[in-house]
Amino acid sequence: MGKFYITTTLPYVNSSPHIGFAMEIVRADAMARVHRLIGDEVFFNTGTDEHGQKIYQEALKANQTPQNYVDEWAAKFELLKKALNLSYDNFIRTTDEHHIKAAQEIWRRCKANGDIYKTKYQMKYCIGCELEKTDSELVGGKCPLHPKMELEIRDEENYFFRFSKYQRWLIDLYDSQPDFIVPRFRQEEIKEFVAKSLTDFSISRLKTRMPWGVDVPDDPDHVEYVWFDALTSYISALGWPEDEKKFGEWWPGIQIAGKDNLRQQTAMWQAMLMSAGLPTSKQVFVEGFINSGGQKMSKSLGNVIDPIEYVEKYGTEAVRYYILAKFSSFEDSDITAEKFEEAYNADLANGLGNLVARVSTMVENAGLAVEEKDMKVSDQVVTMTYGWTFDEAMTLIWEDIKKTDTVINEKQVWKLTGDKQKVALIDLVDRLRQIGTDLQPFLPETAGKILKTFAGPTIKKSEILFPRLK
RNA sequence: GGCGGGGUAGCUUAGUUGGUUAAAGCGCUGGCUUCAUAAACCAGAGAUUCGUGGGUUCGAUCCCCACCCCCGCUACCA
Repeated sequence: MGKFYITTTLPYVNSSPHIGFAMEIVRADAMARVHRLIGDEVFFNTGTDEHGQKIYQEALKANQTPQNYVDEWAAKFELLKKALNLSYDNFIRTTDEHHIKAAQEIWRRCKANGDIYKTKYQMKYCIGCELEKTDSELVGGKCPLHPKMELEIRDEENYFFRFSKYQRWLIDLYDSQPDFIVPRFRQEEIKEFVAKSLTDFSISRLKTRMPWGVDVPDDPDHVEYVWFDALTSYISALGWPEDEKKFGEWWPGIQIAGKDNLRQQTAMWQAMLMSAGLPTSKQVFVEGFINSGGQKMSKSLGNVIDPIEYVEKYGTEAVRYYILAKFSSFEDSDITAEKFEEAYNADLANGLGNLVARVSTMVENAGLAVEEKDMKVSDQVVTMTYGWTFDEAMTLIWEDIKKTDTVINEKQVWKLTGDKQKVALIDLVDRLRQIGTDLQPFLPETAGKILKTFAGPTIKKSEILFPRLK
């Protein structure tokens, strides 16, 4: 019985929640629920990342103040809680007063440690786009959108973080904690990146150019660059820096992030923590991307999967099921409506749903009263979840479902009478109770219905849990 | 270009300290059955044999070399 802190990354609120974030947060939710189930005290955090240039520009475009703009978006993200039946305890917004103070405090501490300095920063600026361009964005040294224009070189005074100083410490971190990053190959990837060489990164923006951010302490001309600010949310969510007691009880915690976030979460953020004299994260789980029909989702291809739409069409539990059972833990995954419906019919309607109806009907027909009994979540399911292999945990549960169907057929339970019938039915009810118990972290609503149906002593035919799709 | 991940039945994947007939689920076909959501259960077909071409070996999906394809990162948009 310990304390367990888990946080998702905070999605940037310039577009609707996408299926990738739905995967991240449903997995975090399942992990949090497993810990609660075995008696841990859990703090599960999520929220929204709301500063930065893109949001500032979008807000201007929409003729809104940035604050209004992000308020609307944050509300949309909070709708996920109900849509996906999430059990997070805290929703932090990087525009929260408390968070802003924390983002300034970590800056002060890094600076006090000598890791923040001001220097000229040269950037390439496209006059056509009115935007800074990074080298990786350029094609043949030109802006791909304005290939005839020359890029302007602009100088700007920026604050930089002495990332390079932490190369050795980071490598030590990876070496001393072999399971710091899951899966292992991501740890090797980042280790190689860090070992190659680290360049200090800019952590501020000139306010005149981009005012939508956290003020840099003691320098009103600059705001913190959004990464520096957003990463701090993982600890400001715990009341840091004021509430040292709470922070000390929960941190270090576990993080979950997409593979595009590898560097930020497992190197930059860890270096920031080191600089501020704080413990590094306990573990970071890095997941893959989601494609649709073998291709990257894109508006132009028209293959974007909207998690909210899927919830409206198929239900919360079905979406959670697909995410947890069918998405690969560590590699990229794929989803299409066809695959989704196939899995729904095969596993939820014909498998779980049918079995629940089948057994509950038999018990009702037999008029059998069953003793109440609490089951314990199976160790294997917990182990699989701890290793982030939710798909394998689900496979274990579905093996029980299949096994139960096989047993019913082999014993022809519906034909039995008397004691034989009674023994067989009690066995089936226990199996369903176990399945319901094991499903709690993953399909909480369905699990609740199953446990209620088979609670005893009287058992009635269950409602249809997952109507078959045509 | 560099680094990393992947390329195994229609689909999703498992699998290697190299070894007889390459595994599972879904889908498909047939059978059986009726307690159940026309579901379940049983059986079967299905990989020109594991991206391509070489090599090492008595023997390679698994080792080596070269190449092809897909994806991500390549640092200050997030």
